[in-house]
Amino acid sequence: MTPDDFHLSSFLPYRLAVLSERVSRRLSVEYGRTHGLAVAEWRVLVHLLRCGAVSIRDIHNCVNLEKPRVSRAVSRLEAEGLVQKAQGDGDGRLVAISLTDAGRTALADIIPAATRIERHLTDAVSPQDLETFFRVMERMHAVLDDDPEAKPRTAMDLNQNANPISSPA
Amino acid sequence: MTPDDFHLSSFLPYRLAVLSERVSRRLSVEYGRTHGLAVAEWRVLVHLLRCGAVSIRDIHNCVNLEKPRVSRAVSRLEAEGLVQKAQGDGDGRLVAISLTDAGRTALADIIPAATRIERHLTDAVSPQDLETFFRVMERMHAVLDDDPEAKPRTAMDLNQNANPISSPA
DNA sequence: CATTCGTCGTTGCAAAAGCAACGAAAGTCA
DNA sequence: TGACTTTCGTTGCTTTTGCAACGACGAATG
Repeated sequence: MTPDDFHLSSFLPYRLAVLSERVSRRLSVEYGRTHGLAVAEWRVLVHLLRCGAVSIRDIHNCVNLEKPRVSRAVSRLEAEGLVQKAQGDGDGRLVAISLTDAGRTALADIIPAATRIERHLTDAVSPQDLETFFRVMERMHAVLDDDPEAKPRTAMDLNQNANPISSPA
Repeated sequence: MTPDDFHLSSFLPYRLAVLSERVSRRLSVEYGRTHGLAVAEWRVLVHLLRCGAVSIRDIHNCVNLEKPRVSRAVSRLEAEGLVQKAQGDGDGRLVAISLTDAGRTALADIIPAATRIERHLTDAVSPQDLETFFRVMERMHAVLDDDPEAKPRTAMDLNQNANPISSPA
């Protein structure tokens, strides 16, 4: 084995990390400057917009954030009035978290900007290439799904790109 | 603007972050368990393998790590005997960091494993698709290069995918 | 030379991440 | 019902991160 010519800049995990971090950072400039949000808060807000009143556990299972991180993000959002907590109906442990009007307003402001940034990125490539791009990402996820050493994918990330073969008939 | 149907799981920055983090984590299982290394240490070691005796600043400019992070990573590596510091020849400020034999031995152990993981991922897609995948990544980088709000790319990441047109004649 | 400016590496410090463990509230099974 | 297990959300605590500022050294300018 001759690893002497191992180049970091052509190493797939490194490349992924660099691009991902650069994109995330560019995005966080947007919602950071305008609303003082961090990545965790942003993900929580977006998830709530789709799913209404949900528990911490549910958020954790959907947006790829550790449980304590979700808990603290929700606390911050609550302190800023973008989110409200309520006791779960049946289960006394569950907390029903939902957007406030202020939260919805903030999202209505941020989401267009976020979408615009995304479009800038995607408009630079052809639809076919973009489709290939996402397909490759999904294939890599599938490889990791079969790897016992890799962390499992969240339910939501799995369903998003569900394999048609494994769908119920 | 109707952002009501904004899906996090189909949002490009989120997807990138999730895949990148999953891959990085899988990789760090490898060099973490075997040699107790973190991402920063891993990047520093790999860079040293290619570039010999270099300064903190040079590492910082090449492997996408903040300067203090490089400094501390080097300290840790030095404490473990994988790296050695020497006074720079001409400039008294510069520190010449280089691999020790133990560092080279560690790399000789880790790099094959890392390459194997990378190959698992890339073998799952066709060479054409993989080529498209990297080309799309490069296009997105190019978009960010033109965005004044985005952090500039490191010199090394730029040269890696240098645009032939802008090469000196 | 002396002074000013820029650069190098390090350190301080406040914020965040990750992990384990906790109390509280179901669920389970006798 | 009572003991045991599991799950939920939170909190402690240690390590890490990121940013700014610092001292040390060199280069540039007068």
